[in-house]
Amino acid sequence: MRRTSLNDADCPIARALDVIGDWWSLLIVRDAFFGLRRFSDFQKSLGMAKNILTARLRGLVDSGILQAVPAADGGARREYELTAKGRALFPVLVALRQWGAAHQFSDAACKIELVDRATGAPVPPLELRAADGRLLTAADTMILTRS
Amino acid sequence: MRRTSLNDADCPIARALDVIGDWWSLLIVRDAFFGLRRFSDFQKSLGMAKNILTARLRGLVDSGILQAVPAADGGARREYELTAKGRALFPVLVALRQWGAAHQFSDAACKIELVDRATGAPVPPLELRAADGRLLTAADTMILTRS
DNA sequence: CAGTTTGGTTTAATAATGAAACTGAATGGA
DNA sequence: TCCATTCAGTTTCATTATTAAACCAAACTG
Repeated sequence: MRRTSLNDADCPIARALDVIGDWWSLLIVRDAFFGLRRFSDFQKSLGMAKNILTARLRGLVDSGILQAVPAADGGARREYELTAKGRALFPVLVALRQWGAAHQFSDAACKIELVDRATGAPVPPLELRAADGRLLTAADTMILTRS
Repeated sequence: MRRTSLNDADCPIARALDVIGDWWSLLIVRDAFFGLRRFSDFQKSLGMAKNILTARLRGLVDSGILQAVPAADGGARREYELTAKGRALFPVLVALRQWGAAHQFSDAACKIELVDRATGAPVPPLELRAADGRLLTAADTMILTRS
């Protein structure tokens, strides 16, 4: 059975998950933000099967999140780097990170923290704000479908 | 298929993805935010196989994102509703929605929009801000691992 | 009370994943 | 230069996940 494609859905969440909604893709993107660029770097960092890494890298390149470039140091091997579209996933990763740190470390507090490079202070929680600056919860918003 | 569990990873992103990093879970949560509460509602909305929906609902309940409650209208069937932990996923869904709307609708613009209920205006993009209000990009942040 | 809907479970086929072996090219050391 | 090692995958095969469809009991409806 072919896995149901969400790419023609109207919902932008569904379309996003169609591209990055698998187990590994966002972890690869996370590592790319962290500076990893090469096949073996990702493989060592994630400990995943190499054929799956091959497939995921190809998928991320095909969907324009990563691009394959010649090695930065003149070597013959190619490297993978985030495109603008890939870098635009930063808020998604931050939101996931903050949620995971707050709710998936019931036993011992999370030891890995995202900090402001300029001050060293922890990055405050992401907040959704209206145009006039009001803080918005889910209940303050609604979905509008334009014809 | 996943044999490698990410739940004991140190990274909060990995732990988050361990719970909601599959194709369907976040779509169920999205529908729960939209107000759906019952098995058949989710099944009709998502069009997914019922055994998979059963497994996903069980997983979301087990991880504390949904809770099964007696039907609100006194019926004997149970319903699923978001817990506080589940509602805390709102920024993740907003970030995914905004990314998907911006980057996965190259052909025709996305017709589904998240708007401020009070004003009807589109919700502005999520922004990561430092404690002093500076706008932060990925390059302005770093990962700190506490011992 | 008969028929339908709900909320699943079971089954069998198909698809994705993982571990390991394998490969050709690039790299490094003596 | 020669040899060993690493790199970046590909191939193979076994295992696990997903799907569609059939099935079922309890709840609801007329």
